[in-house]
Amino acid sequence: MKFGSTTDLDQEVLAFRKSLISNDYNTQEEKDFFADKILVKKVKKGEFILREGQFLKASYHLFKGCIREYYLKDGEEKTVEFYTAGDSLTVDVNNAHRLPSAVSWECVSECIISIFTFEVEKEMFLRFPRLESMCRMEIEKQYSNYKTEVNNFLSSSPEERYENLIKTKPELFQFVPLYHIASYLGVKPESLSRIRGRLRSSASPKA
Amino acid sequence: MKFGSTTDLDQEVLAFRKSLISNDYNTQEEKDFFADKILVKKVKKGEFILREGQFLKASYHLFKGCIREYYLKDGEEKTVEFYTAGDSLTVDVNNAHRLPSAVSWECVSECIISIFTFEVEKEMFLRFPRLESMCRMEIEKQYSNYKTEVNNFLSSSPEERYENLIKTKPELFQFVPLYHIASYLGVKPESLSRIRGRLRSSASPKA
DNA sequence: ATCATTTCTTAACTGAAGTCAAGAAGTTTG
DNA sequence: CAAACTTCTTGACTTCAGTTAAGAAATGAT
Repeated sequence: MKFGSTTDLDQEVLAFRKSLISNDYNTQEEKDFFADKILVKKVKKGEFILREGQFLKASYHLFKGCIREYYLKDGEEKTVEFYTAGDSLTVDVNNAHRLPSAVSWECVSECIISIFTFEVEKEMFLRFPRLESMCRMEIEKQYSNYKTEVNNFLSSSPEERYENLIKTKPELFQFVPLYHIASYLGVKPESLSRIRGRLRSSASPKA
Repeated sequence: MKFGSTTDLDQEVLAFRKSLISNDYNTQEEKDFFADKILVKKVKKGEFILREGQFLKASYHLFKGCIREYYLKDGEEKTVEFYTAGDSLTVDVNNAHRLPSAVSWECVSECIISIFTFEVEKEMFLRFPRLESMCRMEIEKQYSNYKTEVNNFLSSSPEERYENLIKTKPELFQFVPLYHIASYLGVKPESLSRIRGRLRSSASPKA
């Protein structure tokens, strides 16, 4: 099977595929490389990009939809992250090769993703050192942003986290059951229920 | 002032400086570059590597000692990280240039650090692309490890975090007052006191 | 439409952290 | 040494999340 061919000819998929190779940042040679090597495809709701225990073989970029990242802790699903349109799903490549994944990536809605295998990445860095330099800076930025997010998360209450999530990722609530959101916020579903109750009554304090 | 000269001729400083340029990973050319460009120095307890609001101009590596990272939140110092021997203190260079630092780095003991300015880093990546590639992989690894740490932190109780800290960084307790450790663990000093009380009585349950 | 299942809410109770206040223990300074 | 300050602990009380259990509401299946 040849990468670069999309698995389906869906119009939406083709449009996102096109966006990959029509920007001002990359040279024609680089774009040709992408066109040849990057697969774009649609994934159905409920399907998995990665399951716990599997060995990851690629990086992904999410063009459309929502992916939930979680791991099992004492038999419970602990939701760690919700990825939405524009996010990248990347990991430490060297470790991913050696260690089975601790987390699962589940599509909680229909998703459109690009797939960029580690082999292709390696080849890219060899052929286009400029891109490795850009990736290094991009990862530094992501890491730095993640640290800031973690600090914000840690210095806020579950109630503040909930209100913040509504503001920053409202689309989530269309797809994801509240008990997954509760897990993400660091509380049990019952507590999220009470938080919602408190906010309801303080928002409209029956006169 | 020329980098590459140490600010003092302390034996310990010289030893760590030597370790920078005597390894099996770097070529002679690279080592010469390090010898010429990297400053190693001793910093006194209580001094700051970086203060909130300043613009960071370098990366640091901690050879010896302990550095506390914190930021001000509602007038309170929130301790985010304790760096110990072997840790690197790095940030997103592009952002650091533009934005004043939100955090401070305070030496809570006498420290020996290496200083690697962003200009030197830039020059290094130009002259030794191989090192940029290695740095990219190193950052990926650090990012990945940090994610794992955050997940462990979030899925444990303050009590478990305290016990874990005693195991993983016992040297901290020599230098750092408990209320900073409490902040790091995500609780108030009074709560850490009670946690310690609980552990004391369960460890030696007076018969 | 009815039944079954999943998801969400409510209530009563427990346990741990936050707050405020007081004071003990330890450290620094004159 | 004594006074002043910093750091740590304890107690009483409040608040909020966890737990268990029950049931309501929403969703899916036949």
